[in-house]
Amino acid sequence: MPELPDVEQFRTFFHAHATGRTVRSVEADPTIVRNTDPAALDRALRGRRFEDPDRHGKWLIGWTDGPALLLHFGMTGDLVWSGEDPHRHRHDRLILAFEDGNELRYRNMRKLGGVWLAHDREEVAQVIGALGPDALSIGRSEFGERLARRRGGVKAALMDQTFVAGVGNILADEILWQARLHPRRRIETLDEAERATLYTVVRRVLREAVRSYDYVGRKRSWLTHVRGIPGGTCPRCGTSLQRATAAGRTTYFCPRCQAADPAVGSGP
DNA sequence: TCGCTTGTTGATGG
DNA sequence: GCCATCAACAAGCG
Repeated sequence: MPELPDVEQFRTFFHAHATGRTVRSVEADPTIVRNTDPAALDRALRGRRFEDPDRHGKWLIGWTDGPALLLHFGMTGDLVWSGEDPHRHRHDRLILAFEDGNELRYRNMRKLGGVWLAHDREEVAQVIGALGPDALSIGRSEFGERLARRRGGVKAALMDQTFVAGVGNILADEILWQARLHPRRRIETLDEAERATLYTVVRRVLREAVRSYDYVGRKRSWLTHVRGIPGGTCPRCGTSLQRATAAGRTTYFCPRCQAADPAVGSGP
């Protein structure tokens, strides 16, 4: 599930349930704790109070009045609040137990992603590494400058977290479909109008996906609504969607709206 | 059993 | 140095 809009939901959820609460204990699956061990994590966070969390791309940063807890959700991560779901689940890999008896749980079936401990802002930056600007807030000029320096497939760039942080496979397909760009178009072949459209669409898709909970499947005018369904057709023109590989990932696109060569007709 | 999956990283090759 | 591809990680599903 988690791409930028989902992690933004997690941030809101984390803020609603963890911020202002004091940690009584931390239990963790040792295989999900990436840069320390469960005992050290418990020692570091016990007695600490969570402050306002941040999000950058697909990362959630849980600041406390001491160290920070960093969460990455991989493909199957989720947050669960004991008040809504009192029973622990076998895939709950991290349990934050608070002094008031409540629990916030990090659930992750497949163990891609994980949790990190950072003692200060520098360590947070080390863990998050060379992430590009957040896709929700990147400005037009910075996007244009980065695009100008980049070559190769446009889909690969959108999904490259060091290029822009937060876009995954599903949203990359959605953005390219809305921008009417073939997923294997090379960036160096994009004209000024296409570059401008790409930025506008990145912004529009992310803002709308953040605003509209459960955007996958709920937005009927979007590609995500039909993406992956056998016999799925383009919501815009009705053409059968094509499946291909781009940037190493399964890709759906409309062969009519998203023509490979800009010189070839892309429809009315 | 195999193929596939909304993510990331490191090795390899052009 | 840049970019593309692939395997690995891991667990569940059809």
